[in-house]
Amino acid sequence: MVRPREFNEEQALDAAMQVFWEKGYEATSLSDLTSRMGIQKPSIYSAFGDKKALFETALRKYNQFHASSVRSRLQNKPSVKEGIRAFFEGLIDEEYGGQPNRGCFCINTMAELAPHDEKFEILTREHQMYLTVIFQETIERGVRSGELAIGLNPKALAQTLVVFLIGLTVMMKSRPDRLFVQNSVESVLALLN
Amino acid sequence: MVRPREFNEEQALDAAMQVFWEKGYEATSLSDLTSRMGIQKPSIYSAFGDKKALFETALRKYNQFHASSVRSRLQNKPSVKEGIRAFFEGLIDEEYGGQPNRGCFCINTMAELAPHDEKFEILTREHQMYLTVIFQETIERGVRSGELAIGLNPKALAQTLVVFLIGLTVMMKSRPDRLFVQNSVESVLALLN
DNA sequence: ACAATTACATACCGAACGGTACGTAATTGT
DNA sequence: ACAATTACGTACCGTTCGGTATGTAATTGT
Repeated sequence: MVRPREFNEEQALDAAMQVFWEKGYEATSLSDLTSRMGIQKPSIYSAFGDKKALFETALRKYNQFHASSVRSRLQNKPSVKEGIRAFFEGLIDEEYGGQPNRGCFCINTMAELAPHDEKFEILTREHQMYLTVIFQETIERGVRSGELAIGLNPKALAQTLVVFLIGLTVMMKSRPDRLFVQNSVESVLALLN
Repeated sequence: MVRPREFNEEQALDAAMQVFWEKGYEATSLSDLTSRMGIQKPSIYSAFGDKKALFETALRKYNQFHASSVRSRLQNKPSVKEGIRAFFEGLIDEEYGGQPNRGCFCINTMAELAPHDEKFEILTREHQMYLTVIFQETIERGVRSGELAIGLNPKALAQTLVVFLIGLTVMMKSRPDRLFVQNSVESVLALLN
C-alpha cells in the first residue's frame, strides 16, 4: 500500500450509475461522468477501466440492488396477490410522483445495448431470469397457502408478469394517462384468479 | 421548378428509417446516414432538416406503416382470440428467425428519447394509444360476435395487451429462451377467456 | 442566349468525443 | 533520509461529431 485513493470508489460508482441510468450509455459523455463522479478522467480509467467497463460495473451494481429491492417487496407479504398489486402500483406511484422518469437501468440497457453487444444481452437476460424466479416463488407460495388456485402455472405466470413489468416500465416513459397503466395492472392481475 | 432532385426522397427517408431503427438516435452518425441513404450531408439538410428532424420524419413514417400493419394483422380474422395469438406468435417468429433484432422503432424511441424530449414523449404515446384503439376494437368485435364473454372490459384488456406487447418486444432484445416468450403469450391470452 | 434558381460534391468549421502522457504530490517500507 | 510506488490534475492526443460555406453543374423561363 502506497498512496491511498482520495475518493470513495463506491460513492463514485454510485454517481456513475445514476448518470448512466438517467442518460443511457451513448448519451453519457466522459465529462458528464467526471462532473457527477467528482473525479478526473485518469482516475476513472485507473479505478474502473474504460467507459464501457464502468458502465458494466455500474449495471451489475444496479442489478444487485434492484433484485433485492424486488425480492423485499414481494416476499413476506401476507397476501401474494395484494403484494404483487402493491408492487406494480408502487412503480406507478414512483413514476407519477414529481421526479423525472428514468425507468429501470437494466431495461434501458436491454433496449439500448443488448441487440448490439452480446455481453449486455446476457447480463440483462440473466437479470430478467432472476426476477422471474422471484415472481415464480412468490406465486408458488400463494398456491401452497391456498390463496391462489391450484390449477395455476406459476412459471408461465411469472414469465408473463415479468414481460408485463418490462412493458409497464417502458410505457411509462411516454407518460400515458395514469388510468391507462392502472387499468392495465388491475386487468393483468385477473390472471391470478 | 428548376433543377430536379437526383435522388428519390422516399427511398432516402426509408434508408434513414432503417438506420435509426437499427441503431437508435444517438448511436447513428451523419456518416452512417450519408452512406446508407446514398446522399451527402448538404442534401440531407436541404431535404429533411437536421438530424433530429430527419429522425422525427422517419419515425412518423414508421408509425404509419406499423399501425396499418398491426391493423391488417388483427382485423378480418375469423377468430379474434386466434388473431391475437397469431399476432404475438408472428412477432416471436420474426425475432427468432435468423435476422438481427431491431424490435420496434417506436418502442426503441420511447426508451431512448421520450424521457428527455417532450416531442417524442407525445409522438410515441400517441402511437401506443392508437394501437390500443385497434386492440380494443378487435376485442369488442369478439364480444359482439359472441366469441368472447360479455363481462370482459375491452378497453382495459386492450391496455394490458399493449403493455404486454411492449414488454415482449423489449424482452426479446435480450434473446431469452423462446419458450419463455411463448409461455408468456399463451398465459396472457387467458385474459380473453 | 442568358439570367435566375436549385442541387450537388468538396472541403471545411469549431466543438466535443474517448482516451492518455506526463509531471508532481503523497504515502509507504526500509 | 530516501527509493519505490501510486494518485492526481493538467494538458494534450487524434478522431469524429453535427453542421455549413462555397463553387460548380444542371435546369428553367424569358
